[in-house]
Amino acid sequence: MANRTSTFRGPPAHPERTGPAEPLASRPLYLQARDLLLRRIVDGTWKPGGYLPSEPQLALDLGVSIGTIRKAMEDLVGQGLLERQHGRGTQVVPHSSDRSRFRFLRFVHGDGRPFRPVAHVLSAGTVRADAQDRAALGQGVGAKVLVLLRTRSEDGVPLIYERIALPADSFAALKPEPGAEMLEEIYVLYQARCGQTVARARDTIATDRAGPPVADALGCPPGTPLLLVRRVAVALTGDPIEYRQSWTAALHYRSDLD
Amino acid sequence: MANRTSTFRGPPAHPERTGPAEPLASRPLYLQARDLLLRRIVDGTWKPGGYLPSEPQLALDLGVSIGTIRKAMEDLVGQGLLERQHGRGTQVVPHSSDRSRFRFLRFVHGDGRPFRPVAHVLSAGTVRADAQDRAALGQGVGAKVLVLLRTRSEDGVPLIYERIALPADSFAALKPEPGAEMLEEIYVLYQARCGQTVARARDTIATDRAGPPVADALGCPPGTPLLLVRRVAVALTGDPIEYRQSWTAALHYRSDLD
DNA sequence: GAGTGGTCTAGACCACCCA
DNA sequence: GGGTGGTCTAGACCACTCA
Repeated sequence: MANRTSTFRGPPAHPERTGPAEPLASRPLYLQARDLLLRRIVDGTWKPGGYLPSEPQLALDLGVSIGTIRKAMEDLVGQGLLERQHGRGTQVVPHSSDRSRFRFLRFVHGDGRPFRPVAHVLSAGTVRADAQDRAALGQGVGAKVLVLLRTRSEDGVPLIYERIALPADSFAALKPEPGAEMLEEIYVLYQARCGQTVARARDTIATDRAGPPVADALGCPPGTPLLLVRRVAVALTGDPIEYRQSWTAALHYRSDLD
Repeated sequence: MANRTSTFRGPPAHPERTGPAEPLASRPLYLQARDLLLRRIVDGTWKPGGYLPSEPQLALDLGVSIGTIRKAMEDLVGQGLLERQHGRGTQVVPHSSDRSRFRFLRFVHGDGRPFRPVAHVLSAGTVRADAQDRAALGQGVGAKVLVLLRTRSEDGVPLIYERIALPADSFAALKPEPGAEMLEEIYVLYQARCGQTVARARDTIATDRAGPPVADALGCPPGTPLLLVRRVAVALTGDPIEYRQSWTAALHYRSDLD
C-alpha cells in the first residue's frame, strides 16, 4: 500500500487503475524520484561521467510512469547535475565538462577575453581553522582545515593568488604530496579523490590591498588595490566544503544575472 | 496543411488522429507557443501584474494540448517572467515584485547584511554617447543617450554613486522633470513608463579609484580604491537597453552560482 | 462549487546515436 | 535496426482560491 516514507511502490499495485497515481501520503512522486536519483549520484551508484539507466528502465524500477521520471530528471538537469544526450542516454555531469568548468570560473580579462589559467600550488598543509574558516565552513573551535596556497597564471604570469581552506577530515585524500603538480580544475579532484561534488557556490566580492604574501606572489607593490573574491562552495548534501579567497589585480569578475 | 511559419493550426485539423501532433514543419510546438506568449507579454497584450488566460483556454486558442502550453509556460516561469499561483492563475511578473527586485540588486554590506537603498537623482540629461556607452548599447557614432547620475543611500549615507546610460529614443518618457523624486527600483519605471522589460543583465566587477565626482558624492578622498560594477542590461527582445556603472567603497557584491 | 493550476499516467510517433 | 531521449496528446484526479 501507500507508504509514508519516501520508498516507491514496486510494480503498480493496482494495474487496473487507469487514473492518477497512488496517493502515496504526501510528497509528489517526482520529488521523491528526484531525491532518490540525487542520492544515488551522491553515493556513487552512478559515477560522474557514467550513464544512468534508460527512462523506461528507471520508470519500471521505481514503479512510476516515464513522465514522472522525466520530470525528476529535468530538475537535476536544470541544476547542471545531469546531462541528457539525445539517442545516447543521460549522464552524470563530471566537473571536468566544459559547462561545469565555466560555471565556477568567473574571472575574465579587462577587455572581456576569457581567462584560461594554469594553477601552481605554493603550499599545502593542515592547520587549525581561523575564525573566518570556521564561520564559512560551519566548524567549531579547534577544527582542522587543509589549506592550499596557489597561484593561477596565464602565459607564466601569475594573475590570481588563492588561499583555499577545506575541512581536513573530508579532504585527507587531497593531502600534500609536496611539490606535486595540481590540476587547475580542482573541483574535479574534490570529486574524483574525495567524493565531494560542488553543487553551488556563493561569491562575495570586495576590494582589498595587497599584503606581503599576495604582493610577492603577484609581483605588485604592497598596498596595491586588489579585487578579493571570497567563495563558499556547497556540496550536494548542502554542507559547505570549501572556503576560498582569491586576490587579483588585473582580472575582472563576471556575473550573469538571468 | 502543416505550416512552415510559426503560426498554429486552429482547432485540430485531424481530430480523428489519436497519435502525435501535426508534424508542423520544424520548430517544436511548445517553443512556438513560448515565443507567442513572450510576444504577447512584450507587446503588452498581458501587462505586468496582469493574468494570462487559463491553460485550457490557451490550449484551445493555439490549438495545442494543455501539456504543450504548460511546457511553454515552464520556460517563461524559469526565466522569472511568469509566476503561477495555484488556484488563482498565471501572472506576468512585474519588476516591483520581491523576487524581481533582488534578482538585480547584488550589493550587500561587508557583514552580509542586505543593502536596502533609497535612490537620489543628481542629474538627468540627454548627451552624445561616449565610446563605452556605444560599445555597451550597440549604438553608432553620434547616438544620443539619456544619462542619469544618482546616489543610492541607506540612512542618509550615500554608499553607491551611479551613472546610467539609456538609449535616448526608447527612454524619452523617462526624461528629466528636474528635481523630481525617482524610484529606487528603476526597472519598474523602464517597464511602466517606457514599456521596456529587463530580461537579464551581465555585470563585470573591477577595482577603480575615486575620481572627483565619485569622491564628492560618496564623501571619500579622491584616489580611494573602489569597487566598480559595470552592467549591461538586456530587454526581452535581446537588445541592450541599459549601461550602468556603479561605484562603492563600503559595499560588497554578492554572486550566487547555482 | 466553479475554476485554476499541480500531479500522474499511458501511449504514440519522431529524431538521433551507434553498432 | 534497436535503443535512447524529445515531442505531443488525452484524460484522470488532486489541491488551492475565491465567491
